[in-house]
Amino acid sequence: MKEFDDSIMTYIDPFLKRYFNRDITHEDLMVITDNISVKAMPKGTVLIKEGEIHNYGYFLIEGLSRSFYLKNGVEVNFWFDRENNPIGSLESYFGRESKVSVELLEDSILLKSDINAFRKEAEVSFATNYFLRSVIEEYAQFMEQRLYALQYKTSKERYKYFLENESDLLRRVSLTHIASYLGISRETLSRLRSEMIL
Amino acid sequence: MKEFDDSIMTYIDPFLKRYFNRDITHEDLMVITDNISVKAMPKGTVLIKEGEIHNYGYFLIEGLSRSFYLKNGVEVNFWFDRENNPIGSLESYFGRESKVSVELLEDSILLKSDINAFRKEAEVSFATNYFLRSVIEEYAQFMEQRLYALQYKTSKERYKYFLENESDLLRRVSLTHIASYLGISRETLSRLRSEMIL
DNA sequence: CGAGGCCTTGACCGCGGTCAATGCCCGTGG
DNA sequence: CCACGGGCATTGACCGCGGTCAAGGCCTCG
Repeated sequence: MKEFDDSIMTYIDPFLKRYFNRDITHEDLMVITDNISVKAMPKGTVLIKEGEIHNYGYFLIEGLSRSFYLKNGVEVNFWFDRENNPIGSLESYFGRESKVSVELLEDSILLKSDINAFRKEAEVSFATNYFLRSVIEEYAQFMEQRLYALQYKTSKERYKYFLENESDLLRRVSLTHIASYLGISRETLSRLRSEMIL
Repeated sequence: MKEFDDSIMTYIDPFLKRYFNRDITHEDLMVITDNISVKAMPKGTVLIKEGEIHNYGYFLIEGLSRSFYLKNGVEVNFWFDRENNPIGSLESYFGRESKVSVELLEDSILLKSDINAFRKEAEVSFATNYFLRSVIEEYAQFMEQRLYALQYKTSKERYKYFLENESDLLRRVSLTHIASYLGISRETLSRLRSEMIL
């Protein structure tokens, strides 16, 4: 666990710049700071449990997380999220039971936000409405990326795509997790890697 | 080609109910009607071409479409859209080159909307901002559904999921297209089907 | 030093892709 | 009205990719 300054304003600036491309009023800023808090959590913390309703969204200031679900008793990794990115499940956003679990893979610092409060506020506040639109637009693009990646059929294609786009994860995540993320077995990934070095 | 009444108001009602869950002002309605027109187009019409910028989104009143892209010279079906659903590419929404082509599989009636105009309007209009958020939220859920479906690894699992969730397409789309959509060869789909009847 | 986590390597085999032949349906033209 | 051709689906033969099971190596930590 790292030391951290728990005042919101220390961290919220990149977050504001990312999702509010306009000047926000003092009232809007109040809504934001009232419904977002800064948390430090250790590696291994489970933020969201599959099947439960969890009305919070997170924004990673520092750290790494993975989303996964159980398929026939085996954990399947859905995706990883790095610092400076939002985490959560789409179902949380809509107030429904989460399809995935989310776990921290490194000691992390995060913004925790009350989604219900923001959705309610978005019914009347232009800025909040705009904020939520920005978040979900970004998420949509993220998912589409992933959708295209999944259409790569051979394991080699998928691993190559991974190397070209997310190779930074190699240094931070076990090959077992990455294999699951790529939809292949640990053994196949291992063979691929030795084959590609030759 | 069917006969159709080309006045917007005849068709726009379900569309409004779906994306504006609040009373809209006369000005907002003007923005909508100014930037949406009704079109009838025959089967085979290509709405969007892969690689091109196309600043329009569509809403199917009646008909069926498919989105696809070329992979190693072969068409891969990304998804199908039915009547009473929006069509387009996410890149069109963001003003970028489309990754997919969209083609009508049946004679169709559609609302054609100018996305640029709506995005510009959304910078100042609450209702339009809210409208775009609704559309993209819906699309996000749609994509997540598809993402989960793609994680079904065996061809049998994928076809079963298809039967349970989209079997209506069986009557309207060729098995060749469906096989491509499921990520399997036409032959494998054929074998699956004969196997499942026994 | 031993135990457990993680990765690698080998042996085996079944799923599903490719290629090719055949059947069926339907629209078009002789 | 029938014959031919094209589009689509089915079926068989073949085989390679990648999954499973099992063994062995390496590193870290108690």
